[in-house]
Amino acid sequence: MPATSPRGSPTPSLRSAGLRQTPQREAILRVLAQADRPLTVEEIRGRMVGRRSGLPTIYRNLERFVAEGWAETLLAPDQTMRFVRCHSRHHHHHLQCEVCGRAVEVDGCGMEAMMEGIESSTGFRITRHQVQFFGRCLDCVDAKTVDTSARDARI
Amino acid sequence: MPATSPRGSPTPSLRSAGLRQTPQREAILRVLAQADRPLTVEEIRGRMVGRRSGLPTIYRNLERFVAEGWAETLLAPDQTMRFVRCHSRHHHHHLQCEVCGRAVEVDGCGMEAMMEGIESSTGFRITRHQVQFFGRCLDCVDAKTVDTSARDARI
DNA sequence: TTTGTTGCAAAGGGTTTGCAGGAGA
DNA sequence: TCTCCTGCAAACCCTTTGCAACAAA
Repeated sequence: MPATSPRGSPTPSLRSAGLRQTPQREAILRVLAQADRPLTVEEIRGRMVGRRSGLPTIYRNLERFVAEGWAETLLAPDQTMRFVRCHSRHHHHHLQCEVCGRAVEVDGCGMEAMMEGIESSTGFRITRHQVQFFGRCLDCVDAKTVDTSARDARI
Repeated sequence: MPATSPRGSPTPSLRSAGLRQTPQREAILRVLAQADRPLTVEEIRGRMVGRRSGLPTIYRNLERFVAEGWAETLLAPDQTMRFVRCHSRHHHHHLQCEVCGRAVEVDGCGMEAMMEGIESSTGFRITRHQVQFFGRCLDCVDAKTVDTSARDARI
């Protein structure tokens, strides 16, 4: 239910973004909202119920959604490009389980002091940074190996 | 001079890694060692003096070099895949100027406390993280715009 | 009716693979 | 000599583009 997300989170309002309200767009947003991990374009298509659209449509819309701040592009550890819906409009990072693939947002940053130190020691002025964490969630801490089949089989 | 790099940094010794010493490999390592910023595969090829090798050779060798810890793969802000030689064998991150493209390594991490906080609040056990900083170096702080031509023209 | 969107097919571009010839050790 | 490595060409795969038909407003 992207239209009724809690306040503070980006509300994908197609209308107010100057975009037409189409079944395809609503389906893509619904898939992203319901996913518990970053998805590839193919996965998004696979999860679209009813009206499954073409890849170009998904690519074109994801580009817009990212521009609106409704989603984010991530390079996953397996080198695939994935998309996540951002629940927080504010600065945050992503933490992904390397076993099951589930991801959570880490609110806030906590890197300000670190960046100040880097700025003073290098002379650079930092304008942007990218952080991704990988690990194991509570359900997967004891998993023997990285089970890619479990990761990829999730609906 | 990859073979005489200061102690503590990874010494690309082809022999001891069980790799044959070929002119192509030495040329690729030399290019990486002399570069002041992450390079694309094409750029690496363009900078190989004398014996310019085929792209497949460069890809195959970069893969080995990354496995040996001699280089690292980075997704640059322009979405291109780039390779940097790592001077520090220890944990570090990269800081890249978004104007001229020059990059420096940021030694040490400084994220331990932050990660502990994330672990206790999320239940995840963090095993890996990726950090990239972007900003402006001393020479480029006053640049009006991001000058991609300057960035791409560098030898 | 107007104009943004979609779907299809084709093009594009970066990366990988297969295989025969070549060169380290 | 024995493998490993390289180069070439082709295959691949993901992503983008062109264009005509379609549908939101």
